[in-house]
Amino acid sequence: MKMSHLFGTTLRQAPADAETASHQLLVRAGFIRQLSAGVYSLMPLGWRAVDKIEDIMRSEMNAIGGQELYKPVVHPADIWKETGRWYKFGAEMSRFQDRKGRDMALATTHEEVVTDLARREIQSYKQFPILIYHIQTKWRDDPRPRAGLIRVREFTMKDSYSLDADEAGLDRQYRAHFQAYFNIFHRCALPVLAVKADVGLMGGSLAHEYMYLTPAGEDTLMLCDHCGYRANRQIALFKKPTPEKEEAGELKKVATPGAATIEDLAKFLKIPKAKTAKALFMVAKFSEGEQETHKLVFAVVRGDMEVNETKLANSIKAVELRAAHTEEITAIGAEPGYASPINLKGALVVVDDLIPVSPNLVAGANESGYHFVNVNYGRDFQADIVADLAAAEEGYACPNCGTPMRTSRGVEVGNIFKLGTFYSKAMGANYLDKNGKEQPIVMGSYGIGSGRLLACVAEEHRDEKGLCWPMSMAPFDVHLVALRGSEQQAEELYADLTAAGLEVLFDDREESPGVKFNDADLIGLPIRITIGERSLKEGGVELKLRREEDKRIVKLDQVVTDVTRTKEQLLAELRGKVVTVPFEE
RNA sequence: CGGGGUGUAGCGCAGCCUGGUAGCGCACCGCGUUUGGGACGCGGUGGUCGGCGGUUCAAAUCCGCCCACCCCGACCA
Repeated sequence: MKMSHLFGTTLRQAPADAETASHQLLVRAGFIRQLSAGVYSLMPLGWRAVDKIEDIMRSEMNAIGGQELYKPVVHPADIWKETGRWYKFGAEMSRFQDRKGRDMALATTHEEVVTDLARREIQSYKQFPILIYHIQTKWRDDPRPRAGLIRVREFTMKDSYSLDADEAGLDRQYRAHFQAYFNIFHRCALPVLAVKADVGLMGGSLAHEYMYLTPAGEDTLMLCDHCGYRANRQIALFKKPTPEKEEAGELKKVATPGAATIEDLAKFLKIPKAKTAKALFMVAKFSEGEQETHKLVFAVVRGDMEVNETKLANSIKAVELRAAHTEEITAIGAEPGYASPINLKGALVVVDDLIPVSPNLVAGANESGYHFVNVNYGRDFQADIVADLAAAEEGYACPNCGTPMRTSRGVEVGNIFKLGTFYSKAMGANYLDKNGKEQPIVMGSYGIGSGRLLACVAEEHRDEKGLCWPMSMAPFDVHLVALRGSEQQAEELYADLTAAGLEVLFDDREESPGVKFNDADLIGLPIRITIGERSLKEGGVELKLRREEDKRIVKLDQVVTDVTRTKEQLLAELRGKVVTVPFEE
């Protein structure tokens, strides 16, 4: 490709609204352009890089038995109604009607379509295992897209789906993906960590997320350096402290004027926050087929801890949670700031499992300015559900070994998910087993976003001058910089390199050397060849790797062989990064 | 959805307070000089000042409504 005609120019300054490094560089280098919030065009450079990523995905998917196909992006509502997700998804799913008035949706994901295909195509256990995948567009109307390609509304995803006769078959395919995903990321030179993740409400039994650790990420991970425990904070466990045993004291109402927060309350009564109970009112949405119900939820954790909303939602199987309005709280006779589980009517009471073993807590009295002291679970109040609700925090004890955990920010670049039989049961996707008996297909789903992966690699591989692509996914292999006085030789070299099967970005523009070198650094192709009067005088061209400062002179008739060899070396180096990662439940 | 911010040429910005011919840098076009790390001179092209309405002799500037985008939070199978 001649740079004089490359569509998409480099910018000296990044747009003011780009904050993340990968976002700024991808825009400046001409890889992406924004159309709307969370909606981007991939320019030729960006598209070529994504194309390389997708080829890596294909090769790893094919290696574990994957069959590529293509599924639609517009779905009839019917299949989504069958699984109930038509009702469970909120505004994130964009819906419309076709000309006949039929409900349609833009694909947020493809489980329903796969299950529909499976029920049509699968009859016998003899057909298993099946692994199908596609690389397709998803639309999720995210309320807050951000950070360039890291969190967008329209994106391309490689999603694969496994179909098996039983749990053992699913487990084999799940483990195959577990390693194949590491292979993909390793080949893209992206360091990732697999962490256990929320399985949500779809009846899954196990899920892992592949996290790229970066401050630009928006997920928080809990990590134990001692035993290796790692989990998304949404579901992270921790070893809870054991409260000292005490005789239950007498339940008493005390005046606590102005102590509407745990902070003030602890100060006012001169007690540690751990001796108080914290109350949180949420409104939960439940979805049962077309039926949608809302319930006020009263969640209680110890005063020194925070409620983890994912844990809370999972404990009551709610599809959505939001903070309750003051009127909703007072409507059931509770008093915000002084709320109490005692004598509470009309709310679903959920308490953290630390509460029943914590004696003599201070809790609200449902009366402004008053609290109860010596509140004891069982004697003074009951819960509808007791569950782990407390959010893990930096420094909390690891659930396995008790070592204080640390937190880190990360971006989820992929996930794998044991779906089980939720979809097959809901949609009647069955097969006949050896005994001629009908059984639901056991499914798994596995996804990697290609644009997000591109952004993460950009985030990881860059310096103050620009991007620094790994050989495996660089949009071109070679950046050929032609300086004045070498036009003829440069054209010939460009033709030779291209004929040898190398992908060359040829800077044939009439620009000063400084501009060309800076653009080459910004775009970040792994191999740079400079040809000019000086290099010709020295006997050929100058070859330099983007990541190194060193340059060397290569004779003109050796360039094609040398570049080919260098490319092979760089690719081999990346293959060397592919290592087997032990599977952990 | 709540809080904060920004919309003026492709990109970065000034002008707005105090209403009176729309400006600067980069980029782009032409000519000339220059040429191994973001050159220089001269001459140019390009703007419904986010939109609609109002006030006014006169609105980028004042007022109202709306829209878009960014950041923080809520949210994220």
